[in-house]
Amino acid sequence: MLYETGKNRITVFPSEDFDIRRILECGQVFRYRKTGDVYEVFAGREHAAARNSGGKTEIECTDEKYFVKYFDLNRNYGIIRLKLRDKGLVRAALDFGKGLRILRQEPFETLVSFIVSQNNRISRIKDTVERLCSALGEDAGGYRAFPSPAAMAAADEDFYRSIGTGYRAPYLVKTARLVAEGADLDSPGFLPADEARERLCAFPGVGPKVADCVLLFGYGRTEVFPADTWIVKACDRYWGKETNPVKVSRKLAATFGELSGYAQQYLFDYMRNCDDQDDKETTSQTTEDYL
DNA sequence: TACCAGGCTCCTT
DNA sequence: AAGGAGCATGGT
Repeated sequence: MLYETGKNRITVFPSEDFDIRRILECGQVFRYRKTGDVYEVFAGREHAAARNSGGKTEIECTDEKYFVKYFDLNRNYGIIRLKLRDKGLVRAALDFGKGLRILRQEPFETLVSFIVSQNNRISRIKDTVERLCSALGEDAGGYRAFPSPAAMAAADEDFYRSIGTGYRAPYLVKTARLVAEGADLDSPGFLPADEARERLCAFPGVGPKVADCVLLFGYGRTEVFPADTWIVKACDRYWGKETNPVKVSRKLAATFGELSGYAQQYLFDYMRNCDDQDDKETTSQTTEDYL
């Protein structure tokens, strides 16, 4: 058993497979902040503050059931890492990413965040999403909830430009309006992956990569393998040259099957932090620094 | 200064 | 079907 719950509290026992820093900083989520030794994360209208002490992690939160699901606590990542190793995922990536988990985020929030993410940097995505929330999110008691589709639909292109979304502004307006008008955000949770991806790609600003991120982080569809520039680099290094991200995604999804999403996240996190082509020194240094 | 970032849209072949 | 220019913005 990895954890126990109390009122507005989750205690995660010492584990190689829960590291709040890896979980939040691996690029899957943009609404978090670190103040001192406390990591805060905002999800929808919910909020959690996690502190690591003596190996275990204490999480104070608005709703412990919500965050048990959010942090994917009922899954055994030790077994997942073993299976991924058997399937040929780079050992160094599995070791580096130890403690990482795939979050289960709100679909609409994930959709919007990853539209912002296209051709963008994680630090900038964070800042932009934060401005979006403080401008349009309701007060949830000392912090802002993620804006509703209605609130986002009521804002115009100029607003989205003013918070720094640049050329993505019209995508956000149109997508928010489609959702506010009742576009289906349920079916991606259960349709076959190809159909689900197609549905999501119908939203302006959503292509195959953003759709796959929404499927993975918003719906828990771990059979998809989002392929961005880092994953294309990783593919080139470990599986052979292929510059088309859609082909990379298909190829790696075929290799890793139901575990694709996990494989992808370990790889992404590893590539982003330990690239530099001769990665040995960088890897051990970063890992030590973090321990 | 160029190049790049969790890419997509639109226009040519 | 496949390939490439252009795109806002800011960091290195």
